[in-house]
Amino acid sequence: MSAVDKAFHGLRHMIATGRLGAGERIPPEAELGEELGVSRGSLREAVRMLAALGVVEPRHGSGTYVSQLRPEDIIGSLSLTLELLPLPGLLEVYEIRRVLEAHVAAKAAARRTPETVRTLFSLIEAMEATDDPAEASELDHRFHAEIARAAENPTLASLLAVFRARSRKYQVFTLPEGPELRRKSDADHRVLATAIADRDPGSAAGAAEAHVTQTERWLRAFMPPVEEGAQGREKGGEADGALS
Amino acid sequence: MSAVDKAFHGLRHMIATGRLGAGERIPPEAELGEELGVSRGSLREAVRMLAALGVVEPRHGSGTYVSQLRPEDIIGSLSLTLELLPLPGLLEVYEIRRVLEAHVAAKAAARRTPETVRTLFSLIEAMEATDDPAEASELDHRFHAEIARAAENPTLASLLAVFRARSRKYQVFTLPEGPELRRKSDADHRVLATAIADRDPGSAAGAAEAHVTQTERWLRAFMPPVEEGAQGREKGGEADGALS
DNA sequence: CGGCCAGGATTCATCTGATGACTTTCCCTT
DNA sequence: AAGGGAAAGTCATCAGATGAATCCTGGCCG
Repeated sequence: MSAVDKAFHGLRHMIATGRLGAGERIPPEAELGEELGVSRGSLREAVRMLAALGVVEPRHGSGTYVSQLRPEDIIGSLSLTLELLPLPGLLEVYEIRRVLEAHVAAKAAARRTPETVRTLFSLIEAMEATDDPAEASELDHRFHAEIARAAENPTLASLLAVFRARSRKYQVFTLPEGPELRRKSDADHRVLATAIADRDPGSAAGAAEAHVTQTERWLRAFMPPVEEGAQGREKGGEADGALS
Repeated sequence: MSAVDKAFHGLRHMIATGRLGAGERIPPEAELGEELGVSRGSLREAVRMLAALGVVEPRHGSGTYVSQLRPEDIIGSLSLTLELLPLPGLLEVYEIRRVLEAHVAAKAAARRTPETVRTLFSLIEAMEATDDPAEASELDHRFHAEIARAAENPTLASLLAVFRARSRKYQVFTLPEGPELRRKSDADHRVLATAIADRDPGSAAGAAEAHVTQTERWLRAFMPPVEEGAQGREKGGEADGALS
């Protein structure tokens, strides 16, 4: 086993067995490196791996701390790389989104509070009022995040947040057809929010699924089709510079 | 921005824009480090981060290569850390599994081939024949993976595979009640496989959801309850040495 | 007595240089 | 032409030194 692997698995094992608890500071590099039998450089590479995976967080001058190990910490690591997924994979993500958004919508409808309903409709009004595509995208994200929050499953909420972030990168609202798409999207949101306000899980699930399906259809229609046998590799046309 | 961040984002951008394609070898450390304006050490830390996330793969003596960027490459990175998730988070994962397993079961029922049905029943027979809990767990995994495969969504299949791997770490079949639980599990499998063989998506979804719910119930019943306000931190009892 | 501040100690961040291990390539020998 | 071995290329690892950010301690001042 390589030195970095030894440090990586050793450190992970210390966390898994509770020797290093959530939020705790791990020993200094020199000390831990000696204990694990690797140099500081190799240990640092292992720590960086765990940091990329959301397990630890180094703080300059202070120390390196184990994260809270909450679902969002672990799942959030996907957001760094999910945008590298080629288009065919993205369409598969949409199928997952469709199922899960329908589920959280139904659950939110069953568990909604008056505050949730108020928040949803105020976000809808803000969405309908703005002309800025970027702001509309941000409000759209918060609208769906609010529904996921109401479903009371943080793991599921963060998973959907990661998936949505991937979709947002394509910025369909900035297309020439953007305003038209946004009007349709706003209408979808009102149907969905109304179903939740009415405590109607079935309608909410249907509305959420239809909304995701609609978004997926736009993506298929307006995005460059993938050439056959091209190993799923994207060309350089990623609309990346505007927001990231 | 720190040197490692500069290298990490720079390298990721080179991949996102297609300057480095899937499967391609990236420039040598010395050359790439100079281009990105960081030392070899910092570049290596950034490369390790991307490796942990499934984006690149260093090969000793040969070079560092961009992965195929398939969904399983990206999602598979979760398997390294999902086992660190405390128990409360795991129960939230079960809710996601329940929804998604039901979906893939329904889809598999709609799209099944004779080969799929044959494979499922042969796995069931092997499961019923063995006495080894570890082998039973492995066959159980392959049974569900086959259903996910039949649903023709590799991203979803790998996501479910990661979730199942986390659950398997608890090894309920090795408990004193194991044999009894396995008989119930085997019966569930027959119901599910029969529904798929009958091309009955509704029954398949119901059977899959019931099966996951049953597993979750076992976990709640037999695993140590979490003490209130304990920040979800696990004690050292993880049954880790047997299989990993 | 309490708060503030300066300086030292601690810790991570980065760079440089050197050596070893592994893979690939290519040329020489048979 | 095939096989073997040397050489180049590349990642892996270690050691040492310096910089930067934070934390802590002790003394000073109000």
